[in-house]
Amino acid sequence: MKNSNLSKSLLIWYDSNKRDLPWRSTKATPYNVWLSEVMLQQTTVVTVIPRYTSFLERWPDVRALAGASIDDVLHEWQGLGYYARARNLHRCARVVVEQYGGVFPDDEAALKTLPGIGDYTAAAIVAIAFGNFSTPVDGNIIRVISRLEGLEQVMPAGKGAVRMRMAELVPAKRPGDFVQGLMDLGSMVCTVRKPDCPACPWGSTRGSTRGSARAGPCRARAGGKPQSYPRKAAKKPRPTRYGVIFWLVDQAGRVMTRRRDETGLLGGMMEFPSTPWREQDWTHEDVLSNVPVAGAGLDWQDVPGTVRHTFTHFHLELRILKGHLSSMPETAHDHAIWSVPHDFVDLALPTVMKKVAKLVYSS
DNA sequence: AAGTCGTGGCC
DNA sequence: TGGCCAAGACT
Repeated sequence: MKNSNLSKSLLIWYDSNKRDLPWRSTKATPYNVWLSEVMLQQTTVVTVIPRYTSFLERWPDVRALAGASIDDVLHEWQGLGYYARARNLHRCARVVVEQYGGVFPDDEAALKTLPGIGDYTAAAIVAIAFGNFSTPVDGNIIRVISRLEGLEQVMPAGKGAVRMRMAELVPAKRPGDFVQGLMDLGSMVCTVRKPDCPACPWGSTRGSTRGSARAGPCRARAGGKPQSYPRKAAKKPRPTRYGVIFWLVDQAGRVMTRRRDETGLLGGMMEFPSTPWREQDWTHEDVLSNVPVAGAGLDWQDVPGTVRHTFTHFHLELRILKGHLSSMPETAHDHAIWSVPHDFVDLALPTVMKKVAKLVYSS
């Protein structure tokens, strides 16, 4: 099948199966497309939709976002994960306002210099928001194109081959719709586990003579095992790390929290003080040398149960020790922020820390 | 260039 | 239930 026919079939399929996503059609401004694409990085559409809507309501344009505090942005982002996205989003908004007069550049290379905008997102903005030719390659497109061509390259390392094929397929006319159609196809039809090949616009075509079926253009389908594409490398096993949380309550009933370092895991988010998280489990003695307040004379009590949480590259098991301060704490330990539980909603708490609070209050 | 970086849903 | 995966970026 000719490239132009592949593109046309896909666009026809897109038009008749289009989902009404809140960042599509008339709402596909550069700001909206950028925001949605960053939120959609490694995150499902179902998860993003409500978060996108409330985010946009709070900060309707790039100037509003640039004027926000990083604390408010992280708070709005809580639970979405990959918190560097929120920090970069905020930085990017400020750069666009300060260096581009509040107008997103339509140039792919310029977009890629902005914080949090990489190969995929820059290309997606060019095609979807500006309607210009580009060749974005995301997980869906890797899967669809790998299957279409039966690519044997290990992905995502071999995504260059996908991008080259995309350059032949993306039409000059509706590049944004084509690209979104490809991603819709990947998430609705050409899925990871059970591809619905009969529903594919690139399915086998009817032969004109006697209605016999001819082979379609998809190599993976012709091979009988479309699920075996894309080829992927074996993954490393995830180790388990251990930590002990100090649930410290002062005489006013406030609980000690603190802000994590700006970079790294859960960067900038709030936490309940903890020992480091390490692969070796903690002895009671080791734990006590990490108590977050000076003058240890505290009576620590075990909170029954364990918090289990899995990050991208390790499992985490947290035990919790509860202690009550008999006198008011000395000044500014670790820049502690003391909050009554009622006010936890004001903190940018990552999900693992919400699990900690939940276990404490259920015991 | 391989590791780091969240979370929830799926089977 | 534990591994896999999702509109990836950054170091």
